[in-house]
Amino acid sequence: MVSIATWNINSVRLRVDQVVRFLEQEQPDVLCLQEIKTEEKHFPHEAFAALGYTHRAVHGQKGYHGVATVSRIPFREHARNDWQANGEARHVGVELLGPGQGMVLENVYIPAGGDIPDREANPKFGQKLDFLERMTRWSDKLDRPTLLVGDFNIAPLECDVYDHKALIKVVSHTPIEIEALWRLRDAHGWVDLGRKHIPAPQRNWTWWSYRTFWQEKDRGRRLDHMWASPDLAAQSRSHRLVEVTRRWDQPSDHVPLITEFDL
DNA sequence: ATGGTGGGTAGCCCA
Repeated sequence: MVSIATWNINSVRLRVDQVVRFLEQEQPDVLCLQEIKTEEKHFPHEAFAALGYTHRAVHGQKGYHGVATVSRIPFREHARNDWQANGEARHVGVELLGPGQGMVLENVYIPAGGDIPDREANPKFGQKLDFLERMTRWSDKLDRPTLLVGDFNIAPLECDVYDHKALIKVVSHTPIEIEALWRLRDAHGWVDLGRKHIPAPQRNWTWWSYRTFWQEKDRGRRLDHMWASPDLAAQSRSHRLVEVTRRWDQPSDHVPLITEFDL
C-alpha cells in the first residue's frame, strides 16, 4: 500500500511542529503541502529528514503561496507549472520511483480568486478562471496514471458547503467556478476520490474560516481535493480526513486528506 | 449587519 496525504498548512515554518505530529501519527508515504509561505532556503528540511522524508521538492516563494512535496519514497521532479504566467509558486509535479512506481503526483494550489465573483470588477477572479482553463488544456494531454491533489479553492457540490443557498454568490461556490472545475474534470476523466469514498451528501469538509470557527457553528467547506486518473482511482482503497488538526492550538484553517492505494 | 481572524512582510497584501 502507498499512502498519499495533502494539507494546506498556511505557513510551514510556523506549524512545523504540527506537521511533525501529523507525520508521526499518520505515517503517510508522501505529503503534499500548500501555502508553505516561504522560499526553499528557509524550508524546515531537517524536521522532515529526521522522520525519513528524505525526498523533497520545494517550490516556494517569499511570504505567499508556495507548495512542497515530501516523501519517504524516491521520486523525480518533472515540472513547476506557472498557470498564471505571473511567477507565483502554485504547482510542483513529481513521479514516484520504487513503491508506486510510475505514479505521477501533481501538487497544486489554485488561486482563491478574491472576494467579488466578477472578472471585470475583480481581476483575481479572472485569474482563477484562467488558471483552471490552462489546467484543463494541460490535463487534456496527460497520458500516465496521475494523482492531482491540493487546495482547489472550490467547493463544487451543494453538500460541499454548510449552506448552498447562502454561498452560491460567494467565491469558492459560484456556478461559473464550478463549471470551470467540471471542464477540468472532464478533460481527463478525473475521479473525485473524496466523493468515491465519502459519497454525497455525507459531510467531508476540509476548511473552516478563521473568522467564524470560534462561533462553533460548523460552517465548513470542501476546498481540498484528491483527484485520480480513472485507472489509478480503481486502485484507491481508503480515503479520510484528519479533522482533529483543526482543533489543535494555532491550527491551519485546512485539514489533511489521506488516500491509500493498492500499489 | 459589510464585521470577523490569521500569516508574512514591512509600514499592507493575501487568504
